[in-house]
Amino acid sequence: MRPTVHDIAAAAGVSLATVDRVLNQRPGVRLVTREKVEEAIRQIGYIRDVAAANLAKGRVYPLVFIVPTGDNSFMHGLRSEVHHATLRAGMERTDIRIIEVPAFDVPALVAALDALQGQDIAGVALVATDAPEVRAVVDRLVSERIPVVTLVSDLTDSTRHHYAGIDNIAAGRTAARLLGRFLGGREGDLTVLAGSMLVRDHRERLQGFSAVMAAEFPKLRLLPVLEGRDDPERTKSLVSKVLFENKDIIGIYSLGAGNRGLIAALRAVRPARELTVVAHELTQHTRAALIDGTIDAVLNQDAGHEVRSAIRVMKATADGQAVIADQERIRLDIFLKDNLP
Amino acid sequence: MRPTVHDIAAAAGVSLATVDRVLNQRPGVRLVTREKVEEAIRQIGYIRDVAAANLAKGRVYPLVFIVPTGDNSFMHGLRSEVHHATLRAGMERTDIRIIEVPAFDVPALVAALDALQGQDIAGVALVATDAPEVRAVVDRLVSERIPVVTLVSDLTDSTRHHYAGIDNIAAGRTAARLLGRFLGGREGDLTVLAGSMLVRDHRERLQGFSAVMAAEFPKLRLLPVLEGRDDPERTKSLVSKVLFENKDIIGIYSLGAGNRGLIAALRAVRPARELTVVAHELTQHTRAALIDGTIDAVLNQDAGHEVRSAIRVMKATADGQAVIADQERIRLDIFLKDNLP
DNA sequence: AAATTTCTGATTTACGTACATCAGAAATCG
DNA sequence: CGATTTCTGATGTACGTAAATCAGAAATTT
Repeated sequence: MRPTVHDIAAAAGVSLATVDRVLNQRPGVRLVTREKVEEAIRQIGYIRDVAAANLAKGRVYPLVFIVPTGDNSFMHGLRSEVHHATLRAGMERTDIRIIEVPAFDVPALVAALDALQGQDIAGVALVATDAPEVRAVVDRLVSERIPVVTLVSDLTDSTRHHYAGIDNIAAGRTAARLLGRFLGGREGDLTVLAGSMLVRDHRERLQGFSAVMAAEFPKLRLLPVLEGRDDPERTKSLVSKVLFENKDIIGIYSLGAGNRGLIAALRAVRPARELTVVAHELTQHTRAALIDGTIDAVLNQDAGHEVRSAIRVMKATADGQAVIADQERIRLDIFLKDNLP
Repeated sequence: MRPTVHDIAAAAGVSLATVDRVLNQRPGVRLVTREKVEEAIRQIGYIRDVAAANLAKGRVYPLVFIVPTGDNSFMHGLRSEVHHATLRAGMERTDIRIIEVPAFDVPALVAALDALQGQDIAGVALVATDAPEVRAVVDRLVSERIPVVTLVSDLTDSTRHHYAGIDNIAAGRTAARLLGRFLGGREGDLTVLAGSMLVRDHRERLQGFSAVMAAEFPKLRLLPVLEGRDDPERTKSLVSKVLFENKDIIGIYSLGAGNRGLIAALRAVRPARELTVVAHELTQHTRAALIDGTIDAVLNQDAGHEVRSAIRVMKATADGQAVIADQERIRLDIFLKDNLP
């Protein structure tokens, strides 16, 4: 059987109470004694039974998720996944609070984070807007030993403990290669559709996409980026307009949300125009478009995985426990019509 | 706080002992009383604290993994992942035993499963060879209330509780579309390289691949399947030979293991022959080939995820607990050179 | 050396559940 | 109806850890 606190006490020749003081870094232990105990812990390879400890402490993990409002499908799915996690709260000893903040609204996000100051919180997960003010609050929370995890969108140069999201540069590069290869050496124009260049994930996707296109697909020319602000109506008119004005367009990369508008615009010109399309985020709309051939590939990040991963990481960080790094790597999913879940 | 056994006792107007008898289906409770207690449990929404119960019971989960011997990279990686899981045994209350059985050896697999009869085991995970004899033993284990999970390769029509692996038909279809689209409307021959048509996963990949090719890429002709038996040397000579004899080959789908031989054969004819190649399983060899352009896409299943998922499912099944279905779906990973982990 | 202050040990209770024992109540049987 | 048999309650111990209390030992200061 694995060693317990009693074994430590016996091995170190001290009492249970002293072992407890060392383990829970309570005061009242001389340095030499503390080292003796720590040596014994190492010697016999003690590992704390977290379950028993949590039982004794009556531990719950008060977690906060800060997610943007807005009606785009991805964020809707994300909120729904967090909600699902709250249903498992009983089993997982979590107590999850969801705070909604207007998308891209830096002051609001900062205010929400600020309000957490001094509260008894075992972790914060936030969809970060990449601004210095946000970084400042996050760094302060970290310095107060509150586990912070960025979700979906990361925060440049911050000290957040973990990022639960995909590598967006790699996503952009992958989109470029898929589009490039699917177009099989043809020559023509490509249009890129983004939500907003203000968010880091969109910038990074574009960056990766442009890099691969420039280096490996010289026959494909990138048109100026269209910013649809994740708004279906606006997106639809932007796409319709550019398709009408430029007959050399043979491919589209949609790296943001608001694909409803894109799909509507595409359906309006099909099948006369033959276009190869790669989009982000698997939703009911992109799924349908994939099946009927309007879209050729969808890159996706699994919101459920991201939320569950964020929870595991926050709990582990709060306990000073190690995580299985491999398990927490969020993968870029590539969906063709054949491997839809 | 969430309700406990005491709350049930109070609500049902019975004693703790009686609640315990009902919860652990021990004898000595009248039907009416039992129903009264069960009603109370439902009423107050009691959920057993598994951690506390395991602590009280001193529960460990003795799990058995049956994996094939053989030196192909994928199985090597799988064994290594199971081994990693044994290192976490302390934290997870698991006690994992690894049994190695010669690949494709049905009697040996059956014997290994038979030997588990009557042993105190909380679950079995096996890489199934799809044979009626195997199904029979598995069904017997299931009828003895031992959780059984198939790993990587499933068992047709068996009653196994769960399959921790990818949808191989979908994988084959995806490979076909990638290859077809990457070849961008060109005409020519394709060669398919399998390990053995005796294993279900290989058959299914071929099935999916052939279906999509026939339906959507009529200009691409499938040559007879080459069986490399997952052996690098044999694979290398088979591929070299077919490439030499047939100059119309423009694409290759390698759906089994033993890609070392394939890659060697491809490097020998590069860059004179321009070939589009899709292979399975990300290993150090296929990774290198992806980076240098010898292979265009790699389809992969994450062995680490499969093993961890199998463990979670076996534990949950042993406890009669529900699993998060979404979390246990093993996804098909598609790797291009741009999204390598 | 005495008076403090700082450590350490011993002991107890608790967390939520499992499991065992024994006495007493209720139901069933003859 | 009494004698069984079957159920139920009361109680205690255990799992591994946390946390509190209090007495006593050791170190430090005066």
